[in-house]
Amino acid sequence: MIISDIKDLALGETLDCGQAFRWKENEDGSFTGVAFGRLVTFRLDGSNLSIDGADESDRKLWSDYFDLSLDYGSVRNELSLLHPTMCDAAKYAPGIRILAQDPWEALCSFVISQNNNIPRIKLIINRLCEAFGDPISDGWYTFPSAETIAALEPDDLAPIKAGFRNRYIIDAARKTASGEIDLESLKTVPVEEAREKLMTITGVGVKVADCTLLYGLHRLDCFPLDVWMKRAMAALFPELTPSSFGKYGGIAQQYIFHYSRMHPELFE
DNA sequence: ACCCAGGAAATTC
DNA sequence: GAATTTCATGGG
Repeated sequence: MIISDIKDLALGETLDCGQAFRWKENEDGSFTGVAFGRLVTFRLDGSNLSIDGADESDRKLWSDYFDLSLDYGSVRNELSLLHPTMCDAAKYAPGIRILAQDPWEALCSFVISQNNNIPRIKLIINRLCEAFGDPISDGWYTFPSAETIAALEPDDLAPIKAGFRNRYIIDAARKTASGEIDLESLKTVPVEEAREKLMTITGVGVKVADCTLLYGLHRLDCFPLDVWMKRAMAALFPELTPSSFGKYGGIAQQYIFHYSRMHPELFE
């Protein structure tokens, strides 16, 4: 399948900027991985995005995944007016887009992310999928459903080596699978209410809730503050707050996060 | 040995 | 209630 007229997208910048953890780059610059239970390979040729392995009936799914209906060029221009450093950050990786990931996968991934580093987050998620996901083709597995994880006990997760996060993962799965938390409905309720609901999960605080809201529920106004972002706000935007960035604050946050991680010398 | 990692819970003051 | 400690695990 091919989606044409693509603008403001770079696969590497988007798929490997700390919002998703399962995409692998191939030698030719394409990316392969599994999302929504499908094994696919993305290739970007100019303004054509080809998606190998995608069924035509999933056109909207993948278009939404890359948030293609939003004009990121305009968003970037608008954000850039706020602050010169915001302009630099947006210019540094103009191909970043906010993915609309599966809500449960995002929730579970960011529960795992806490007090952890990105390479190890990827390893743990890989082990989670190998151990409890469904095999698709050799070496590739689906992300295990909340229902699957809900049926386990924390000790069953020992092989993935997530440590103290095991019981958090189980609690997130159980509240999701039982319907106690309806992730789909959290896409539309007031954002404060959605955040509060997510935080009833053991192991979900403000930061993990905001990551789930932004990357899983596509609440683009959410502005997760992790250690990098706190440093960045203090050092680069002392006069601004998350709400200064407006309804696309989440996009601003991602430009700043990526820019900061790639320029650690800014904080020495 | 020590420090840190896209934090949050548990404990202590 | 606010500040500090602990929580597994692995890499530098």
